[in-house]
Amino acid sequence: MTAHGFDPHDHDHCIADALSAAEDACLQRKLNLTPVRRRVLEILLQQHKALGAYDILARLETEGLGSQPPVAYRALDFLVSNGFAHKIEGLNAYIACSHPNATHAPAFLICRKCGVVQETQSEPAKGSLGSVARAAGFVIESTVVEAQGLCPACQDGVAA
Amino acid sequence: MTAHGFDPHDHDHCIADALSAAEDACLQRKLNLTPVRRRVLEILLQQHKALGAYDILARLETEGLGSQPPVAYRALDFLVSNGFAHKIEGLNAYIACSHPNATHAPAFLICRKCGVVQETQSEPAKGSLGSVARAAGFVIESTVVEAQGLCPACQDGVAA
DNA sequence: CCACTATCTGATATGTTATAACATTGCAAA
DNA sequence: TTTGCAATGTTATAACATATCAGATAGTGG
Repeated sequence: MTAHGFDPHDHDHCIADALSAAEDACLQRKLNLTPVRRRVLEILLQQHKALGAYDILARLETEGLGSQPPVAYRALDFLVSNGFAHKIEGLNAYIACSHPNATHAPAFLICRKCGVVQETQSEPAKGSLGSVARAAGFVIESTVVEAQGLCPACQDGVAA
Repeated sequence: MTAHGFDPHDHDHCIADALSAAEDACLQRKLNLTPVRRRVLEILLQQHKALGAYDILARLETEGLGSQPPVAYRALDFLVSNGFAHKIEGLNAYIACSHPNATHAPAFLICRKCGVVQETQSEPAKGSLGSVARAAGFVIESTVVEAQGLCPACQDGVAA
């Protein structure tokens, strides 16, 4: 899996790719990528950071797309439940999905200094957690895997 | 690690053990287990479920131990930062630690039906997450690992 | 004994995140 | 055209969390 969040890359291209992938997926799966939903996805895609629902709402408001909390939460629900975005539980914030086509058991590396988030894949059933679950007879349905720490750029002691 | 949350066990004993372990630890580490802190730990220990800060606060209030949010949050901060309790990020709720002596990289199995939580150990640096982190040059400082699913008792379709 | 300090507690207010509940719009199928 | 449905608009509130300042308490060194 390529390091996408922490390494420099052509971000405009990155946004465009993700957006068109989402559009394709919505066509195929008969999902309705309405203007608000599409715009929220664009907003999330603009950086590899997690945004709070109210940050998103503030941007929507300046664009005349809605000003009340449910506007943002409904769009986020749509994006999250269809795999176009994820919620970072440790931050109560949301981020665009970096692997829109993959079967989803995402894991996240979150820089506590600059806020950049890199998404990767977790393997919930493998490793010790899976063993414990099997031994206990517990059936895992979904997982939250988030690591907080410092990204390469922020390890050099420079002020963010 | 024994399955503690999902299997029947002598829960009174379980509470007493945890409480005295916490007392010992506080003595050794010169921590002040004040009445409010001790009582919050007891409340958390009374079930293997996560409680919200306001649930705890409500119980404290009936006992005359405080009625304002900071009372509960301060006690929870103390318990969490000293390893006597954990926050379940996916639930915005708190649970007593089941392994008070272990070095802490906890992971949780959370039953979405009955709410019982079993704590186990995660191994953040191992497995695929650790590999990705190393490859990206990311230094992991802490991890959140939570699995949602169904415990053995709740897989039988019976009402909780 | 007194002052100093650190720690904990009390209390008020506020900030932040999320959802309930109900009304309305617009489109499309029957 | 009416019925159904998905999406949106709108108001209000629930639920989670912290800032701030004031007062009490207890150990420490003068």
